[in-house]
Amino acid sequence: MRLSTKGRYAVTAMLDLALNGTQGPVTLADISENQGISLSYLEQLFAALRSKGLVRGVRGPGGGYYLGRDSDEISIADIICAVDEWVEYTRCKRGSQTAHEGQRCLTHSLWDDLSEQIFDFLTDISLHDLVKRGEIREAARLEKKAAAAQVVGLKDQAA
Amino acid sequence: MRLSTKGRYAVTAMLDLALNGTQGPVTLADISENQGISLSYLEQLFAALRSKGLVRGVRGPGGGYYLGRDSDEISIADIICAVDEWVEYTRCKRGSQTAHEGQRCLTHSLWDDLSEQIFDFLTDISLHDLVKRGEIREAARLEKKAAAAQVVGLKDQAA
DNA sequence: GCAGTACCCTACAAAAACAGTCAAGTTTTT
DNA sequence: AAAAACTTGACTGTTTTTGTAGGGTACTGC
Repeated sequence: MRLSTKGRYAVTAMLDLALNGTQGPVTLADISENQGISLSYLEQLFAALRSKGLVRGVRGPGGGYYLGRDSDEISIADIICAVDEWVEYTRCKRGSQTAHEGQRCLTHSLWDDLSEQIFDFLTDISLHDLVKRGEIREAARLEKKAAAAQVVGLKDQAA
Repeated sequence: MRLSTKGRYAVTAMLDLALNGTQGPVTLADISENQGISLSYLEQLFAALRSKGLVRGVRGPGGGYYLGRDSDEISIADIICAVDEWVEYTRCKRGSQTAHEGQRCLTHSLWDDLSEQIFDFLTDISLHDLVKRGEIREAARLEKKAAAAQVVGLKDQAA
């Protein structure tokens, strides 16, 4: 498992798509402006996402990108794996059993366990989950704001 | 949160220290051989770990490194943060409320949520936990092996 | 004093991240 | 039907990060 800015860019871009793609395709130019990512870099990321079937491109005017499948069928791990290449971690060979090799193999397998746990964690979270969670939090925020406004005797003017 | 090979190197090196540091300090040369990391790079990593108090160096012949505190007081997140610089993620300003800025801010906060969850996850796992888990798994493996040997009527000769 | 070790520094090679430019394909408009 | 407008898709170049190499000095046990 690997977690870089590249993966972050890909996830936030996909979030953008999930949020704005309900009414027609979203252009990379829009995402570029929204997210502050260069257009050319987005193109590279979406090439990888497209090859994994996570997005679907539509050419011509009015074109852009759709999600490749429903947002609850796309996990965060899917997205990160698509752009981050996931070099299958170098396994130690069975044969070489020197003290050093054994030690290395042990620490490697301990790390692999950890890595797999993070991966499972991200596999269980879908794009839809993230969006939903954001909506819930936003609703809570607004409610809290309204409540606070009521407490101080205002109507809807709170910062 | 950020998860790179640098962080992995640091964690495996610290695991090495936790496993072998019970009887005297461990030299970087040993870790270099064990883990297959260059001495030069290890020095850089350990400089960062030392500045955060995660390891303690002992000079002179017979010297090396100890863990800075008990292995159950050192979390994986501690180690990764020490070497990976953790650039505090660029927050969006409150003032600018254009449509684009708003959109960016929303996706950023969604990512931040996720990132924080991973961070919490790694904060809850200590070096000691990882080592212990490895021991348990190793014990289970040996037991299984012994059981399998018994089934096929052997004593302790199974591969 | 000598040898082994941490500790500090600069330079450097390779790879990955990131950005600029252009060609190719689609659809709308004339 | 042809041109124009738009957007993907691929290629090339620049900057940043990784990781290595090799020097040196300070400290410490023998």
